[in-house]
Amino acid sequence: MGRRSTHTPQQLRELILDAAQDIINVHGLAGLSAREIARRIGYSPGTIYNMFDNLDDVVLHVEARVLDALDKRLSDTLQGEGGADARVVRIAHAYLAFTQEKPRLWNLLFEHHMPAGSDLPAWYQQKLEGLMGHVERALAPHFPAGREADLQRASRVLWAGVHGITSLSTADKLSVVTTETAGRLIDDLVGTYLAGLPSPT
Amino acid sequence: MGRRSTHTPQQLRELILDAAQDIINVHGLAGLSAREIARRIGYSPGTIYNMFDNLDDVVLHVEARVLDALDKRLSDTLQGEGGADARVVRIAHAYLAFTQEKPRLWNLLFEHHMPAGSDLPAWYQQKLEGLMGHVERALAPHFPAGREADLQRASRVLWAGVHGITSLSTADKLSVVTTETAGRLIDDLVGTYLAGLPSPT
DNA sequence: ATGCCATGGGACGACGGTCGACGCACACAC
DNA sequence: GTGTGTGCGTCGACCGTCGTCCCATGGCAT
Repeated sequence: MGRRSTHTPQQLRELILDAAQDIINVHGLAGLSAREIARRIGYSPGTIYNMFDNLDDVVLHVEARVLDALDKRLSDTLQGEGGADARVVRIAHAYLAFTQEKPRLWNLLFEHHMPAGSDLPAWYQQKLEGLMGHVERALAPHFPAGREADLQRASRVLWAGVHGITSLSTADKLSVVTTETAGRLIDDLVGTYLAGLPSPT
Repeated sequence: MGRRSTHTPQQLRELILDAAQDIINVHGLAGLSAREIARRIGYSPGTIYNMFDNLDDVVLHVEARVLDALDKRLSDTLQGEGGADARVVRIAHAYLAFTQEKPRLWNLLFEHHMPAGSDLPAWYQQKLEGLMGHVERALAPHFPAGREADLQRASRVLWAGVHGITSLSTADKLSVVTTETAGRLIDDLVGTYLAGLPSPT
């Protein structure tokens, strides 16, 4: 089997990631297989292992795309007007909207674990910190200079809180939580938490 | 292959669940297979399908055990003394402690999805509501009679918030969150949220 | 024309789930 | 107590699928 050269390696990598992302978006991580990717792009399973270490590696790169999409989504919401609190609420709702539009892709970020012994790559952690940065910037007006530690903590608490609500909601494990009320729970969380923050003066 | 009669069907079911729980506790859901269970209990894979519909069914029953263990854990923490707020904090920390002691079993509750088309059984939802009930009872002093809807919402928000913190923390996806600081984030969440609640008068 | 090496077809072991055949343990007759 | 029949719990071979890896192949640079 000689070189085909109908696609450059770079094109091939993107073909594989496109196919993998589409499969996960429709059928979830469980529906992903090297063979299904190969079928869709008209190559054999072996080719995938030429371009990636293994399926986990493919999944990790799909996760990178999802993180980028989520980052773009949050960035876009920050363009609008409104006070500091309104921006926090907007970010939270943008996160919720993303999880509802692409539930399987978003779920991927949490249902996929690294094989034992290997940590998340550094670039992955950096993307996470970039996302957190949006929250920190929106929350900054609540904290005077010199309280960066408090700002960081509050950002993580709100981020994790919103994540918890959407997570349990999409898994249908909050009992009685419908799509509509997930938004209200987020409003409650953000509103009450911000109200409980020590005054910024 | 005749009847062995060394175990009653009930014993056999528990043998299977014991083995499955142990495998998941050590190797995670991905390490679970019908054959591995069979190897451990000295039966053939076919026997497992005699006692359970399929592997998902086995997993669901392991989840039931985990939910029961979590419920017992939370119940125990409510025996102690302390004001209303202290009890809320204690529940939250009990939840965190459980997730840290049995991270894979706890993760099981969220990484295992029902096969498409089938919902969670009613008894599962009831166990979830039982857990939520602990939070509601601890939070009740903050809400006057007649505000049950607000109480329910606040309970779900706090529950989901704590869940989000532990979830991102054990997945190592909060960046910079160590075991120690997960507890502090929970303290911050509960403290600030309770402070932001309208006064109960 | 030559030879290098990227390539992908196919082999391998293990998986979930099914099912027919087997043979033990018990009920019953005596 | 002994013998016998049989129901049903159990096994393990089977099917289609999986992730991964190897190496014969044959296009491309020289």
